[in-house]
Amino acid sequence: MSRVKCPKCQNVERILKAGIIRNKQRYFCKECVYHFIIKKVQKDNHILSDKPASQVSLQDIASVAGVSITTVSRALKNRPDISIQTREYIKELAKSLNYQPNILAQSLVNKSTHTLGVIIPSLETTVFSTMLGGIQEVASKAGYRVIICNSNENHETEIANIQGLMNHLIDGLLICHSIQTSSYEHIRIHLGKRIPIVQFYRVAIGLPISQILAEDEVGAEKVTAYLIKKGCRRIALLLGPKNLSITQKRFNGYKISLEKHGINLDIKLLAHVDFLQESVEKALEDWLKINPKIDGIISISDKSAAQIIRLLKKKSIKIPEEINVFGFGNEFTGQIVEPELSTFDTKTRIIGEEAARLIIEQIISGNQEVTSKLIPGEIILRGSA
Amino acid sequence: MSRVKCPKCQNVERILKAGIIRNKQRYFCKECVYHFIIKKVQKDNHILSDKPASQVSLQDIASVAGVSITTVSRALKNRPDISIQTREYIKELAKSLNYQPNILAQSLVNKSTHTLGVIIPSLETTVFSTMLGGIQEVASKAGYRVIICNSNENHETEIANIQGLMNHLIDGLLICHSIQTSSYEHIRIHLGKRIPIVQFYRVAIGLPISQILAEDEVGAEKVTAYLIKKGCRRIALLLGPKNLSITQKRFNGYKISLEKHGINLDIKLLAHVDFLQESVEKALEDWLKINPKIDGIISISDKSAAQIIRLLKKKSIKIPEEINVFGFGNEFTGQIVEPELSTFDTKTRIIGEEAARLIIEQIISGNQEVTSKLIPGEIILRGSA
DNA sequence: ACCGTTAACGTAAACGTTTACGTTAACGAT
DNA sequence: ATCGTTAACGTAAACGTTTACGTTAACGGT
Repeated sequence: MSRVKCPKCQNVERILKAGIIRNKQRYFCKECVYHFIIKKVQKDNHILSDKPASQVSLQDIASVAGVSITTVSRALKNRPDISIQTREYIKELAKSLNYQPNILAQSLVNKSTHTLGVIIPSLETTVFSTMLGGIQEVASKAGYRVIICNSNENHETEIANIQGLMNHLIDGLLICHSIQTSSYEHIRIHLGKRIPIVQFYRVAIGLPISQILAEDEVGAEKVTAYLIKKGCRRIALLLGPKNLSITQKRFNGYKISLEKHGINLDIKLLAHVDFLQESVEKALEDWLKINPKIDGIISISDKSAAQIIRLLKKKSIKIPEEINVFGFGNEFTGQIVEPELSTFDTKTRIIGEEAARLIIEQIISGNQEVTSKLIPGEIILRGSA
Repeated sequence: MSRVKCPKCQNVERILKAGIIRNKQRYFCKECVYHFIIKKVQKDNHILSDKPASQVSLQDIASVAGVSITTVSRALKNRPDISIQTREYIKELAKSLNYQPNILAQSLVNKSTHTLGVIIPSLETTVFSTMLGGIQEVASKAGYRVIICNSNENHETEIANIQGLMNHLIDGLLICHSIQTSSYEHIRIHLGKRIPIVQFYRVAIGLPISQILAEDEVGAEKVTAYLIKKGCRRIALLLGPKNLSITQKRFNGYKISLEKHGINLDIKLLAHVDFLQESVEKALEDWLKINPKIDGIISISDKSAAQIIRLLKKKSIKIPEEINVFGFGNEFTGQIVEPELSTFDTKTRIIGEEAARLIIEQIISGNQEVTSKLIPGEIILRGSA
C-alpha cells in the first residue's frame, strides 16, 4: 500500500504499520522481522554553518590540526609523549581559534572545581562584607573562585544554599550561620565527606568543625574590665539573639569580668536585639528607665553603638561623662560619630583571610583535622569611653 | 624463557619482549601477532567497599532498583513513559539513599548553569555591597546562584575574572567596572555570544551593552541647582577618576546646572580622588585655600562627605552656614554624622535588583536587545545643606 | 491468526574533558 | 633477519547527566 522500504532488507512488499511512537509512524518488516521508523533527512551541517556563538572545543582544534583530541589535550597541558613541533603548532592553533577550556567538563573529570562556597547572613552589614573581602583576596591569590550565597539571616535559605553548593559545585565550604539557625543537622550530614567545612565568626558550638573566631569572650571581658576600671558599675550589654555563639561568648566574658570585680549581674542590664534599628532604640528606652541608672553600654556592633550615641545625644545625655559607650568591630562609622567611638576591634578582615587560608589548606592537604583559631582583637580607645 | 601467556591465543612459547612502556614490560606474541602488557589483578571492589564519602549517582540507584539509568532519570524528573509504581519506588529509594544530582554534569548536558556572574570593584564599599544585596535577592528568587568576583578596582583582575566566568560557568554576566578599566576589548569579544552581559552603575560608554544606571547626571544637576538656590556660588565637586562613567556624568550635570544659572565653571573647584581617605583630605585642603571661598561641596559618596564634615568641624567651619555639604548614595553613615547629611539617594539596591532582573529576562528569553535604564533617584534633605 | 496500538522500559549518544592503555613506525643492536 | 627499544601518536573509558530512538510484551479488534 505504501512505498515504504525496509532499511535492512530493502523489501517494499511485506511492510506493516506497527503503531505510532512519539508522533511518528512505525513499521514492521515481515521479511526480516524488523521494526523501524522512517528517519528524517540529515541537515547539511558540513562546515561551521550555524555555530557562530558556540565555544571551540578540543574536538574542533583536533579536526583542524588533523590529530586526535588526546594529542591536543597533551599539547595544551604540556604533557609528555608529544613532539615539540606538534605541541607548539597546536598551542598556536588553539590561541588563534581562541580556545577556552570548558571548566564544567574539567571539573566533572577532575572532581574539583577550584571554587569555594561561602554562606553569609547578609551582604549589607559591614562585618560580613569585610570578612568577604578577606576571603576573596586569599582565595583569588590561591587560584580559587568564590560563590557567595546570602542566607538573609534565614534558616531555610541557609539549608537550601548549602545543599546546592554541596552538589559538586565547590571544593570547600565557609559558613557563617544565620540568626535563625539553631539546629545544625544540615551541617552534620556533610561532615566527614570529601568537602571540608570551616565555620567563621558565628559558629555552631559543639560540632566537630574547624572554626575561625573573633575574641568575643576575651574582648567582652577586656571591655567590661576597662569600663569598671573607669568607674562604671551599671554596665548595660547589648546582645544578639540568644542562640548565636557570639551572644553567648560575649555574655560569658562580661559575666566573668563582673565576677572578678565583685559586681553582681543584673539581668535587666541585658538586651537581645535583632540588629534592626527599631529594636536597638527599644532596648535603649528600657535601659534609661532602670534605677540605679546605667553608666556604661557595650554594644553588639559599631553601627548600633553609633545609633545609641545619636539617640543619647538627642536626649542630652553626655558621653562619656554620664554614659560610656563601647562598640564592637571597628567599623568606619565609629570614626564619624561624635564623640568618636571606642571599640573592640575584632579584626574582621583577618577572620575572613584566615578562614579562607584554613579551608584551602584543608582542600589541598586532604587533612580535615578539626582546629579552632581565635583571632586576637584589640581595644581601640576614642572619645566615647 | 618466561611463563608469560598470550591473552589472545594462550600461547606460552613464542612470546617476545617488546619494549618497556610506562615502566611496564610489553610483550609480543608471534603466534597471533599481538602486542600486550600483563594486566594487574583487579581489586575486590564488590560492594561499596571504599566509597563512604562519594555521592550516590543515578547509576547507584539504578543498580539497587534493578532498572536502567534512564528509568531513574525519568522517575526523578517526572517524565512520562514510566509507570506510577516504578516512579514512586525510585523516588523513595533516591530519598533514602540521599541522592543529590551532580550539578556539573547537569550543566554540561543542559548547557546552562543557573548561575549569574557578578564582577564588582570592591566588597567593602557600601554602594557595591548594597547593589550585591539587590542582585542576590532577585537572583535567588528566580532560582539563580551568584558567583561574585572582586576585581579590587584592578583592570587585569577584571579581565581574568571575566574570562574565567565565561568559560561555561555562568548563564549571564553582570559587571560594574573597576576604576582602572579604560579599555573595553575584554568585554567586546564576548558580545553577541550566547551569554548576555549587563553593565550596572559604572558602565562603558559607547558599547552596545544593556545598562542599568543611577541618575548621575540628573542627580548632580538637581543637587547643584538646589545649592545654587540656597545661595551657593562657589560649589566644589568631588569626583572619582576621570575615566569613570559616573565621574563624567556627574560632571555633566554639574556643568549644565551652572550654565543654566549663569555661573562660570571654575576648574579649581573640581577634584578627582581615588576613594581613599587621604586623597579626600588632600582635595579638601586644596579647596580651602581657594579664593573666593567655597560655599558648597558635592561629594562623590556619603562616606567621603561624612569624612569632609568631620574635617570641616575640626577646623571649626560651620555646616551648613559656611559650607553646604551634599553626599551621594544615601548610606547609613549619613545619619550618624552631625549635622546629618543631605544626600542624593541613587537607590543603589534597586539598581542591583533591576540589573539582575534584566539579565535573567535576557537569559530566559534569549533576547539580547540592548536597553538602557535609568533608576530615578531622590534628593534627601537633612542638616548639612 | 493476523494486525494495529500502546505502556513501559532499555540502549546509546552526547556534553567536553582527562587519562590509562594500545599501537605504530623507525631505529639500533645482534 | 630477528629482536628489543622508544617517541609519538590514537582509542576508548570515565565523570554524571539528559534524551533521541529502539524494543518488548500485552492487549484489543477483526
